[in-house]
Amino acid sequence: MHPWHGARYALPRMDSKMPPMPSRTERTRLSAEDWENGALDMIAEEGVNALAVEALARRLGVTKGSFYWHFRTREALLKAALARWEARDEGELQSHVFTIDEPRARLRELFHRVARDARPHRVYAAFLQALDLAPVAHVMGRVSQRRLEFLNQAYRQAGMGKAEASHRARLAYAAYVGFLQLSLIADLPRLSQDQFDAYVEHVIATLVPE
Amino acid sequence: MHPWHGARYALPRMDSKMPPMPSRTERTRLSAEDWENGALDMIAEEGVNALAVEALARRLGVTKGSFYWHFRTREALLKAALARWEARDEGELQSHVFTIDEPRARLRELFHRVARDARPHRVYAAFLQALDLAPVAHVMGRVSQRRLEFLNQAYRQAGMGKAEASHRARLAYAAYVGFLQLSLIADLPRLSQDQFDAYVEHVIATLVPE
DNA sequence: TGGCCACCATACGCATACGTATGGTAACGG
DNA sequence: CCGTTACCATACGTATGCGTATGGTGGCCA
Repeated sequence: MHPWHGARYALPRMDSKMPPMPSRTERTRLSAEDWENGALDMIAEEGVNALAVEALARRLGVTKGSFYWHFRTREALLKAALARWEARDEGELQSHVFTIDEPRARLRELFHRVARDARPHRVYAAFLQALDLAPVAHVMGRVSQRRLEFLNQAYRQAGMGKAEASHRARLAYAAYVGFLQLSLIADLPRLSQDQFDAYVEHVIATLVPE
Repeated sequence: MHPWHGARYALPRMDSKMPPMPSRTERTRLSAEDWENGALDMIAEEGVNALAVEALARRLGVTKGSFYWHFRTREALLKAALARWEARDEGELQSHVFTIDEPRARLRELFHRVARDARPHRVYAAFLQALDLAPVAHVMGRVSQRRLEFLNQAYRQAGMGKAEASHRARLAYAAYVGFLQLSLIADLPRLSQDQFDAYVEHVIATLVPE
């Protein structure tokens, strides 16, 4: 009997005792969730192509035998990691940026948030590099759709017409995605912190109305 | 004696007779150039990861034995294809867009050109998906640098200050790259021709001064 | 016209990475 | 205290794709 026959680990385990949170630093036994988080870490650091089960097993201090108890295939792990990331990402958007009422301030906050810590965007950039894989393209399609809709709504509330808001949303989102891509080109000269801040201000001045 | 010991095929062969242009449709013998063009076609259609020597050989109607006569390794083919693409791309930019004097018209022409036929941009998009490979990142760095410089120069000639022109150039280029990425997400609803034209006009109105 | 050379086919070695089969062990309930 | 179960190790089978070794053939030049 293997757990991936059912959906017992699809949600965080609300078991009876809730053991003292192993937190995955000391040597203990693993759950499917640990594998998914490890996969996301690995993807953020080395890309989707580098996600191999034996490499991830070494990273977690175990062997393949463990992995294939939790997941049927490598693709199943990838899909689970994608689902976890999507849920996490959606919660992030919902809980922080959505709370600002004034649409222009909301847009400015969004750009600033993107600018500050690039850590959360590494996974996004890594997935952008793997759009040839069907499961990745599928999730990225949904996520992009949501973000485009979010931007569109903000621009409309800022007073733009239907078509203009749609176009501006697409432009702003493309600028975000493109900037991520450019930052992946290692041979391109990096921006200093000051230059980066000035760039963000320029983007806001150009893409946020008023 | 193998040709990749020298650079005899680095430039198009200006041989004595210049045979009646086999044009690579009927069954004849191959040159290194044929392999490089075939590689670029394959990259445009299926991405860099799908570039395998046996698959490309089948595509060209021969076997591996042929390939390893022309190239030492798969990576050598990739580098040669990158070099060919870079030269071709640079010539394109030089011969068409650079000829327009008025900087704002030049920018508008650039955006329109990008908009019209997406064929030349498929290779670019495919390479964007393979930035984890060092040779790809290297060439993409140079190409992006040139294009950024081109945009920067146009914005400066249009009257912008030094910093603003630099930022606007980066924004415009990021918008281009990001739009390419978004068009790769198969699960995202496609733009109709009219919507696309309207989007391009919006981009021009937003990013081109005056 | 005969030999040389450019180009190609075939067969093989080898590394990587997925997935399977099967046995082992620690923890927990009875 | 014993057995079941959840989790893990080890060994193996297999597919894929790169690169090598070696022999074959058609066209061109002496």
